[in-house]
Amino acid sequence: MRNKTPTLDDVAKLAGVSRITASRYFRQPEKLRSTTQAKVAKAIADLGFSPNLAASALAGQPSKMVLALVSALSNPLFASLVSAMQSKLAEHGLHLLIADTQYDPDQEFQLLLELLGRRPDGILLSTIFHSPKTHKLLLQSAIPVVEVWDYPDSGVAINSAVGFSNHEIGYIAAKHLCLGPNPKAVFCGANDERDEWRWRGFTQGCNELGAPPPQRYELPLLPDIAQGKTALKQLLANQHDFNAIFFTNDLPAIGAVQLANELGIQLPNQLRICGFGNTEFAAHLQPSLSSISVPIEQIGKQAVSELINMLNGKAPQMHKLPASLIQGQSS
Amino acid sequence: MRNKTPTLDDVAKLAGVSRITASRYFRQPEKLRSTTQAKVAKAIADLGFSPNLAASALAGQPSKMVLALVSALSNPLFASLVSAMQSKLAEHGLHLLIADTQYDPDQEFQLLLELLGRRPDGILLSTIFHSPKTHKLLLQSAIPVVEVWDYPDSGVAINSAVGFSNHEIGYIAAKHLCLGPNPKAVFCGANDERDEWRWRGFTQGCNELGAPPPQRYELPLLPDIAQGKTALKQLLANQHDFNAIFFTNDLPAIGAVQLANELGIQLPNQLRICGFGNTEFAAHLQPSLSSISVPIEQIGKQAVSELINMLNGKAPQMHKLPASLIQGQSS
DNA sequence: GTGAAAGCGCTAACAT
DNA sequence: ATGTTAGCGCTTTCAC
Repeated sequence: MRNKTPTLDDVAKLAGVSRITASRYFRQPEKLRSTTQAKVAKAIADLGFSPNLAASALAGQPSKMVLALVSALSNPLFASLVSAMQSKLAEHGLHLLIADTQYDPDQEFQLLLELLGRRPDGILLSTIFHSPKTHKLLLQSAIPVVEVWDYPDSGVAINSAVGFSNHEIGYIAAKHLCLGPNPKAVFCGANDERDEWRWRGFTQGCNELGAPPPQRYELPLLPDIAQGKTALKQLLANQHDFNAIFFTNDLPAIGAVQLANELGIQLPNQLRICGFGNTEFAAHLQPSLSSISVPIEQIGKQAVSELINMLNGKAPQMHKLPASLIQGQSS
Repeated sequence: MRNKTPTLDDVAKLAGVSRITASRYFRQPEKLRSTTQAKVAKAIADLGFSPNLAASALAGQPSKMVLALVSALSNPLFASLVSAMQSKLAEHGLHLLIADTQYDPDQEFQLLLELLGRRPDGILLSTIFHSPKTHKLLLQSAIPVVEVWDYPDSGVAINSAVGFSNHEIGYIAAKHLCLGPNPKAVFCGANDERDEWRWRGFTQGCNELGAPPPQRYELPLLPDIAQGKTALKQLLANQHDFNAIFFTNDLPAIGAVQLANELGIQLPNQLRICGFGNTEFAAHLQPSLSSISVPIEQIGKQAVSELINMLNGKAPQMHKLPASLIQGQSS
């Protein structure tokens, strides 16, 4: 028969000290005589004791848990983000509670409602687009929130935000694609708020270079490679006049490059293509894909730093991190 | 000034009932008169109350948390796995606590030690290779463990395992690559236990087809595209005689396909290449990459099902899920 | 440097 | 159908 999980009392008894002394071993070991420390340490090891963090939390300690809500865990870009956040959190002894909102604001709200019951010390939200209910819930919970990934071009954040500007991304793409002579650009993106900002940046960039207003082609919400082929095919079929395409995701951009290859369209001479995300793959395409790159790791780590600052009582700060063009052969 | 987080007592007071009645609203609402239910519901809404799960756990309820330890969160394959597990867990009201072991058994042990303090109801371990310390710790913790991803070809599991057989993967690859006339195969894999099993399956497959014993070329632990180019380059430089290569990961396989293209090596006539993982990318290469595919989503979901079965008292079961060859043009 | 008492927010067991 | 009592495992005073 297996014994039940040992408690601090068991440790104390075995070590011949009081419970509170055993407790202090973890939080203020310097207060214990070294001989006492040794006794307690031995008891802990003998019992295989690990303190019940739920009880600590109840007794007033911070929960040492951070909640991360992510739009799509399976998206490799978000996976990198989560990975970066996790490792930084681990350095500070914080545990990561994670959930996938599947791009659904209602689900985000529901998950949040549930997970708030864990009393996390802080919250990392991997997108900046929330329902008003979520916004309100978060504010009244009074838990520090860092919105990660996008930087809110609207300027409005719950507490703090760390990320890249969608507007800037569109802008950079336009400035790059419209450099050649007689530029006629197409914007291929989804119909969501995020790509709306990129679209605005894109049109602004085209404008500033004196290029004609860009066309817009709508992509599904969840990007994949095949969409890029379809998009290019349709654009060609519709006899649109264009010589540059910005895809708001590398996957469809890759598809477009491949279709261009198949059709014998010369990149970048006849057509310039640029993607977003700087997938490992992009550099290995033939021709290699130009892509707007975003410092994912840095965003993740800095978001955690910002959160920790807030936990230490500092005032929330906004951090806009720079995106940059990785020049490939496709543009 | 903000009020502190409301408790069940606050709810009870506001609703004019006792604390336990308010508590039952969550767990056994059917026991409450509907008028009482309404009163409590209103109080909860008015206060924005969400029950403190740490307190519930302390009072004897299951923690409703599941711990997942993953080798590398940033690896897209694991990201898909985690995503699948998370959504299945969510269906059952279980929250996911996650950590990244970075392929390091010592770190795995340390993380486990810490995270056991959360008293998770179950544990999902995304690899089957652990240090003996970890093994012991897990056994004495008496928390149900499902090892996910690989199926232990050794037959030994902590409690239960859900995954594909590495041996089978090597075997399938060999059977496929050695089908042509006069096969001379190379195995490109890392120097770890996982690829050791694949190697054994691979040699067995070659054997059974009467092919000569395969050569082995060692790849770094963390795969990338460039490694495949290097590998093929070196194999060619060393004037080894071979006409088929199995890469234990799609990334280097992709690199090899690309180098073959550059060098004008005809795939699959002069050289047959097969990878592992069936990355989205594989199908879109030119020529498309053959790859051993593994049902990642299914593994994740079934692992969670198995865990839930164990939580319900069922005896642990082993589940070996089939891998399959996705035929491309590269072999 | 160590300990005793009280309490964190909840629930199980036993009333009524 | 609802309430009372006791206690989960820890930490916070406040003593010594």
